[in-house]
Amino acid sequence: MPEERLPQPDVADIELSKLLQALGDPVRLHLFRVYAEGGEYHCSAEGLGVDHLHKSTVSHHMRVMREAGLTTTRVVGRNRYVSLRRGELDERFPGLVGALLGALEG
Amino acid sequence: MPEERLPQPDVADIELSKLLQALGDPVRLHLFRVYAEGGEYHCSAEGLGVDHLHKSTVSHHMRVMREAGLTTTRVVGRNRYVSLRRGELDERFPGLVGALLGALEG
DNA sequence: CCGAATGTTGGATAGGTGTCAAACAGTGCC
DNA sequence: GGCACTGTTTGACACCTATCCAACATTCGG
Repeated sequence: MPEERLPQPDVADIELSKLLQALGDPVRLHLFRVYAEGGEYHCSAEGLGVDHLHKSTVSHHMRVMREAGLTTTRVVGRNRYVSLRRGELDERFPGLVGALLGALEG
Repeated sequence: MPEERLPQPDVADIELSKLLQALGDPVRLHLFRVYAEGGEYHCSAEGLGVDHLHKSTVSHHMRVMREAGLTTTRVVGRNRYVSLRRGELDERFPGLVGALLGALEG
């Protein structure tokens, strides 16, 4: 069976205002930084720094990020592996992700 | 009398999540692009592209942008001249404004 | 002084949002 | 089959927000 992914917008359909709105929340901005370190994270992974939030709240935030085009979600069994669409974002908005990460580190 | 400005956060106090939230609205993202062309604009200036909105709505958007740290507002008589805090933003978040503008032009 | 112009403020309203809780669905394990 | 685990969905709730309108404050020009 082919690898299954949750629905996500095509790169060309990503709207900048929706992307920025998705990042305009402290929790999602934090997740963005974590995802940017590379690799995949399932929703209950430790080190995400969202332990204080209800699992349904985390699920909500991940959906917002995915629908904004920031992340992609691979479904494996009962886990969903989330990762940043770094390559596609860099292609569509050159330098943006890098500048955002730099701003987060500052 | 010294030049008067509306209250605005100090550069060091600008929060990235608030800045992104301010830009996460189509109207304000449009204003951001216009302001980035340089110069000052008073609220009823033509060419702002917000003619379809009520003046109080425009006033609201400008306040959000100012309080997020994006813009500065100089008060002259009954006019308020708004401009992007480009230099300070570049100092605090290097490359971010440029990447955003590039993303808007793409 | 009076009227026109520029914005701001407050109310009203409809819709969006972040959060939790409970119920549900699918999956893996014994 | 039955239970635990992972995550989604729905509802509820409080809060925020984008918009318009009306009223107001301030300022400029006769």
